[in-house]
Amino acid sequence: MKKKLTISTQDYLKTIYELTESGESASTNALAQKLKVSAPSVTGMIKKLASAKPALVEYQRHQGVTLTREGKRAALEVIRHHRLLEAWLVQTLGYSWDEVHEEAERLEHVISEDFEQRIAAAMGHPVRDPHGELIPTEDLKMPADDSVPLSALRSGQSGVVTCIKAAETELLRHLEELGLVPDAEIEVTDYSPFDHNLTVKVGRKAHVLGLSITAKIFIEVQT
Amino acid sequence: MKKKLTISTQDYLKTIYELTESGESASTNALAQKLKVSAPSVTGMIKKLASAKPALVEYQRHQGVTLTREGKRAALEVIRHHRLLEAWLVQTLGYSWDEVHEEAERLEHVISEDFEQRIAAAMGHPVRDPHGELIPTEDLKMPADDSVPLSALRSGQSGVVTCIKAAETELLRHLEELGLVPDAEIEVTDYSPFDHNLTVKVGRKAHVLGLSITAKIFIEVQT
DNA sequence: TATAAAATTTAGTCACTCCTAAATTTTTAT
DNA sequence: ATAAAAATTTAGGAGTGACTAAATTTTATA
Repeated sequence: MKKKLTISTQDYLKTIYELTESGESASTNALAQKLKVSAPSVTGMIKKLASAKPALVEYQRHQGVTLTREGKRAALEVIRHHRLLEAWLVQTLGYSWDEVHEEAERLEHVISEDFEQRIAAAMGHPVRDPHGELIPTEDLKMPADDSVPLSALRSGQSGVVTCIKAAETELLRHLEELGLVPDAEIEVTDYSPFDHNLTVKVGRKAHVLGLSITAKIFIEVQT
Repeated sequence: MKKKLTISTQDYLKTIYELTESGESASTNALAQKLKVSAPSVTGMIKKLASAKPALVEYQRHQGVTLTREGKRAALEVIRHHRLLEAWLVQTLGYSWDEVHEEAERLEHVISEDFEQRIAAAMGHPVRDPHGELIPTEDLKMPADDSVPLSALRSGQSGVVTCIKAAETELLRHLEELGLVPDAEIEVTDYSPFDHNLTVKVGRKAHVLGLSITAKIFIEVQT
């Protein structure tokens, strides 16, 4: 039943999962863009995934795909590998959070379950990776999370940064300089309804942040 | 000039290097056996390697192949990755020397130069891997080695184990129990010319070892 | 040296994954 | 409602790397 999935297949499943989770539909085009592959290639692969022995995706022409239970498990496995690797590379080899992505992207497909368990144990079974992304559990369930995007907060609300959903090195470095990293305590002191800018206090300093940034920072709101 | 070689190509080059180094000729059949691939597949791949932009091997029908300078560099790069990884997995994740091979076999093809340098530095640039195999230097030269197989020693000779050239889990565990691991001091106390058995003193105990074992244990002879 | 055995190569396929160009379907805007 | 735009799929291929069966070349043996 458990088949060895190719690297390509793993990448497709992971991307479908990520698109779906973030609310977008896993359309041919969206997948093509994320995977840096042509749209026809996506159609072809999707058909293969849909007609695999245990189907990995559900598919209807001209509509997006969704993962089957099997597909979701496989996706979570890859995501668990990726996030554990990011955490581990940062902790043991001194990578910075903006450098680990690429390396983890390649390693995630080739590590054994044994390796996975060893690094998880070595780190004390972490719940989040360096970006604050939740790490799927060993039995491949994604932990619940009640964080909301910073962009949803308004004046007076405060909380703790849980996660930065961004991959661009430049942005990550910028946020690090501002102190906007996981576990940072923040407070929104002002909201501009016209441009959706938020004034956010981090430590002693306040910063005015645009929607393109605040939408990527997730907060556990203080109750 | 520097092209990204496929995993398969890397495996071929590494295997050709290893066969050549150990004195055997890198024949189609030998490669097929080592790589667990059919002989025709080897012929096909060899042709591709020989006609690559910078040729990686030299080839003449019905004779073995040899690596070009380019091919050798690529092979040493993979071998460096492999051996550094083995050392690192043992040191940081508690793998035992009979468990690391497979994992390193998969990782060696996907780690970056950055990763390679980080683990090399983290371990203080080790010269040998857990089996005692020499690790190619950063500029891809294989260090010189004057070890000889234990099977070449005779009564009265003694030295230090440098390397165990074996991959089978069972054998490695057995040798570990006997104390026959890198850096162990040994002394040959008897030689049987008929079956080539050697009596070898390791610590307080003496063991009688057959040629199939003594040929795989390498010794730096005491002068 | 003939000839059987072993090694190697040719021939013909296949699975995977990607591509471009062209056709088709769906959506959007007039 | 319909035409233009956007999204998606079909068609036809290509590169990599592996396989089997059959042919050929080399090597070893009688």
